[in-house]
Amino acid sequence: MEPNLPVTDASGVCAQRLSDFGIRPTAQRLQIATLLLSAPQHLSAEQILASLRATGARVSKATVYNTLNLFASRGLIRQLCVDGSRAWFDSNVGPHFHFHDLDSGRLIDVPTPDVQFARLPAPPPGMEMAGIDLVIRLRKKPAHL
Amino acid sequence: MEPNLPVTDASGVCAQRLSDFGIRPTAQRLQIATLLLSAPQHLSAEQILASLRATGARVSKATVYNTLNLFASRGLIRQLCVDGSRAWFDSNVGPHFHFHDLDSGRLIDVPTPDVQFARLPAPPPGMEMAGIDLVIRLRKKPAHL
DNA sequence: TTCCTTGCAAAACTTTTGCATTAAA
DNA sequence: TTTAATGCAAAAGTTTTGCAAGGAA
Repeated sequence: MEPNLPVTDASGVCAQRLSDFGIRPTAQRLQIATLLLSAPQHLSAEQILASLRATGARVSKATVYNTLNLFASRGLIRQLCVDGSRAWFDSNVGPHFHFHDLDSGRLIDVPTPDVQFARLPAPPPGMEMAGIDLVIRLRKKPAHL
Repeated sequence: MEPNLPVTDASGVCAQRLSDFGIRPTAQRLQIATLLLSAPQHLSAEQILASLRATGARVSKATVYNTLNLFASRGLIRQLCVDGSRAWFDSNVGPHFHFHDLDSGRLIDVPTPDVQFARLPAPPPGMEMAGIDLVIRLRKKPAHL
């Protein structure tokens, strides 16, 4: 037995996850998946590229974008649109919502049970709901008088 | 009295609206405001530029962007982020939500009373809610069996 | 071999900015 | 006349694409 393995064998788990989603587990894809899927988080393409290169990995910008698009199209990750400036990639694909801190730009997950809808509009005829994106914008509370 | 005025004097109303918001009503700003505020609608910067030029107006791309940003910062219009590709400018600044047709890209307003929250998460300590953006994605309902 | 993936550079797109010119008060 | 707004072109930032080279099956 290998004594010094991390508690969760990230690359093994990720390789399996990629295969499950019909994605061939190449070196770059594994690196990106391992980074992104290690915890529930929101990362931009540039952040991922920078992180990987900081560890000495050899990855190109094009591959990062292609891979993220591939992952998102297969449902392995979710692409978010919170501010117009760039896309965020969310490793949490389960249903949930977001706080968006307008000061720092930070995203915080809001678990599904924390939001309950007492009423939702019926979709127009011939259409159906494909999903609900809820973003609650936050600002610093002003110091009180 | 002028017999052939339109029912609503768009440019007069818009000039007043701009002044009310502390915006100097120049020719280009009036044209953009008249176009955008003529009805509740969602337009992109390029659409506005194209519309204005189609009517023979002399406007530059930079001015369109500068003007839209100015309007949005003063609360005259609202900037939306629904898909990552571009910003949409909403002439409806009152509280409301949106349907987003994934097939056509079209946006449809959802009036506030059509959505009721039975529960919302408390903002993190020291923060307060600055707004709620709700986007309901729509797809064509599959033809039934 | 054959197909898929990668890297690089260039291109495409949206948006912003610098600066000379023009218009507004 | 003084200040602010405009137009143009260039720049900036993000994302996509074309294509040659590399790797897996």
